Order: sequence, then structure tokens, then C-alpha cells
Amino acid sequence: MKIYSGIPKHLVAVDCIIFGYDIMEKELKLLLIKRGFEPAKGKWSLAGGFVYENESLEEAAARVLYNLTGLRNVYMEQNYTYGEVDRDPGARVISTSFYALIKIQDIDRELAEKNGAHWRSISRLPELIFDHTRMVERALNELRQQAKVKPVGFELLPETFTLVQLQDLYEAIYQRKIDKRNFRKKILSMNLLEKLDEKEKITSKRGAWYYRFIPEKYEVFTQKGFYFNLDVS
Amino acid sequence: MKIYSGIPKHLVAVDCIIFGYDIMEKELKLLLIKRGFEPAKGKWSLAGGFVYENESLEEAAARVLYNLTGLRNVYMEQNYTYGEVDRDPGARVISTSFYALIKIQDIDRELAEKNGAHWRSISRLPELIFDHTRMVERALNELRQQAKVKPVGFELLPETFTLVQLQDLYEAIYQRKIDKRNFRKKILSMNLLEKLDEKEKITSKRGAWYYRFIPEKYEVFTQKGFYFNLDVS
DNA sequence: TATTTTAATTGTATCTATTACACTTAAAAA
DNA sequence: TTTTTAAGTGTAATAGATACAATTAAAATA
Repeated sequence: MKIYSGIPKHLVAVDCIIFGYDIMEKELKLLLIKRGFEPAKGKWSLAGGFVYENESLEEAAARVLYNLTGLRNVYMEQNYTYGEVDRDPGARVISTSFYALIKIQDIDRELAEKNGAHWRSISRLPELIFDHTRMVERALNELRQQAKVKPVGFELLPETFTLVQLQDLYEAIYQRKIDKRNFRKKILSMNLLEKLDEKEKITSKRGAWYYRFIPEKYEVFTQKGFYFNLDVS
Repeated sequence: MKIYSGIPKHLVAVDCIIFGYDIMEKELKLLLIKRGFEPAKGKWSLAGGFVYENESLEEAAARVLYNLTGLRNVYMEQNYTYGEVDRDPGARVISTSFYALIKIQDIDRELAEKNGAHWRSISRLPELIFDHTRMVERALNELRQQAKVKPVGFELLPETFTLVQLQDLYEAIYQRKIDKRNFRKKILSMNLLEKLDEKEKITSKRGAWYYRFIPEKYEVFTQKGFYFNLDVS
């Protein structure tokens, strides 16, 4: 096809900001990789890759994530596109960032290790290559906004979780203490959780009830015109 | 340079969703163009263009806007990147959308006309090419979110405006009636406006006081930990 | 078996923000 | 002088957000 001939083309990449929540350490983490190739070999970076001719950006990001973790059908959200001419010293690369929310325990550890991937807490990240630190900051901001108004937090937790664990997650995301009674009041009042007949007994003698997030309840909730809201003191 | 050799490259474009507010008709409008070239010649579309080798996405978007309107230093916000393989039937083009907020009266009318640009109300948009309708929807959503929590509305108004005009703008953005007293109470309580010693006397005998948004006041306001909020009934 | 220990669970009162609502006023026109 | 028209103004009721501490369940220990 002759259309659009003579127009410059660009290398286009995707970079994935992969969030996971460590339920024991109560820390929000990022899956980072030590680059095994030039430029910046040996430096920490986000998981990324070039976009092929026959795939969309979303497909490319899903592929990168799959190759690193073995996971498919992960919650991903496009975040921002970085197009500064000099952002990659190797060549001009335009990169679209996506953030992914995954359940840490689900990843293929062997595969991740083979690719040089490591979990690092967001509160003490290493220096990252290029503009990846900016990418992380923007993605974290976005996640913080989203977690207030959409039930995305559950993507980071196991299928079943206790209210204490859910609150710990939110405290890790926002890096601040939340009032226990207010938090429970608010999340339970939305009626999106199902209380199970089972207790988590590792962290306390008494044990804490397990809950499960029910997507169908959320559907009904939104269809009735309600809005998810976990913006709590 | 041999780095990254053998990797497929892509056409990359930007598309601009150019918002303007018609203060007389009380309508939010988009500056759309009738395409003068194939594919889809004669159809309505957003203003767009390919990204050159020596410019960032933001620079490309600013250039497209400048060429159409003669305006520089316009409020623009990157919105989303559309990378579906088949989104443009002419060739595979990856396009990043930006929305721009401009003061309708500021544009170079002659230049705009020469480029086939026309203002169209958002409440009755024509059919647009490709995925441009989706782009507009997403941008409008984004604008609606932003206008609640950031003082972006003023970008769409003349330097001086009346509170009635400001409210009309918000009603046009959200397509619903807002309570006059509550709106005024809220905007004035933030202390971001300066009341001028002059009245707008065209639309009423009594006249309405002109105000001006003071960016410096907004700086102080945010530095004190306050957040802009015009989410009003 | 009774006591201790520890984390989970629960409710209310106060404060703040949002909402609903209608009359008065300024100024030109008649 | 009266009429007309849009601008401008305040308060009470409601809902939502916040601050705050004692009780309970269950294992571990004495």
C-alpha cells in the first residue's frame, strides 16, 4: 500500500509496572528485572518489550507479562505513553506503560527467576534505568486513585482474605494508618463481600474470618447507581 | 548504531481533542476537521498528524494544534494511546490522543477555516472516522473527572468571566443543572477568584460582576493542603 | 482447670459537608 | 413611576466522615 509512504516510523515498546502485595510483610511490591542485555545491562528496569507488527499495545503488554510470570488474564491498565526523543539512550523508542495487578503467589517462580525478576518493595526501590522511575511514580499515583473508587485491591489479594489483610493492603498502598472500625464499616456497608465459614488462624489465636469479593455483587451495586468508595480516614 | 536492529517500526501519530466553550450558546464544543486527504477524505475527524523523528509526542500534538489554530502554550493533557492493529484502514498507525482546552475566541479563524476546521457541539457530534468517537468519549470522561478536582475550567473561559458564565460552563460539561447558591458558595469559599470592579451588561440589565481566576492563589491553596473541588449538586 | 495473652471484633457521638429551597435587589426599559 | 429581568444571597435539614476504647474468642501458659 502506498498510503502514508515516506513518513518516519518509530520503535514502539511497552513497559509493565507489575504490582504485587506481600501479605506477610504487608508491603506493596514491584516485580523488577535486572537487564540481561545492552544498553544498561545489569541495571534494574521494568519488564518491557517491543511491539510486534501484528499485535496491539495491550497484547504486547500481556505477552511481556506472560513471558515473565506465566500469567494470563491479568488485570492491566494502560497508564501513559513516554515519547521523549532521548528517553532511551540506545535509540529513539516510544514506550507505553501499563500497570498490572497480580497475586504474588500465582507467578511461575522458576520462570521469573530465569528472567532475572525480583520483587522489590515500593518503599525502597532501587535506581531504575531511563525514565522508569517516573513511570513507576505515575503508575503508583494512578493505582492510588483507582483503589479509592474501583475494587482493584482484590486483584492483589488471594481469592479469600480477612478484613485485617484487606486493611493492611490499603495501608500499604497509601502508606498510612487507617481507622479499623471506619474501614470495616465502609467496606461492609457496600455489600460486596461474602463472609466465609472459615478462619485464618496463623496470625492470631482467635482467628479472623475469611471473606471473598463477589464480582456479581459489584455489578448489581454499580447498576443501582452506587459508586465504590474506600477513601477512609 | 546496531542496537535494536531488526525490530519492526511503526507509524506513530497524535490526535487532538480540542475543546472550546461557546459562552453565548452555552455549549461545549469540539474543533473537528473535514479530512482533505485519503483515506476517508471528506469525513469528519479529529485534528491529527504523524510524529516526526525529532519531536516528542507532546511536541507533535502542540504542533498539530498550532498549525490548525495558531495557538501556542495551550493547556494539553495526554489521554490514551490507541494501538489496535486495524484501527486505521490505511495502514497500521499507533495514535496517542491529547485533549486541549482553548478559549474559542483566541483561535486564528482564517487559519482554522483554511484547514477545514469547524466547531461542533458535543451534544450533537457528527460521525467520526476510525476510532475517533471512542477517543472523544474517553477524553470527555477525563475532562469531566479533571474539572471536578482541578481548576481546568478556566482554560475554556475568557480571562474575565461572571459566576453565571462559570456555572453555565460546568452545566455544559456535565450536561445537568447545578444549584446556583451551592455552586457559588463552593467556588467562592476556595478563594481562588478575584472580583473585578466591572460588570458584564449584555445579558441582563442589572449586570453581573466579572471575576478572574488567580493562579497564584491556587498555588497557595494547594500548598496549604487543600484540594480543588467543584463537585456540586 | 483457671489464668493469661493476643489479636479480632464491634458502636456511638461529634463534627463537617452536602443538599434543598425562595426571596430581594439592581438597573434598564416601558 | 412602574415594570421587567436576571443577579445575587442565607439557612435549616440531612447525610457522610471522623474520632475514639471496651469486649470477645481462642490458644498458650501456669
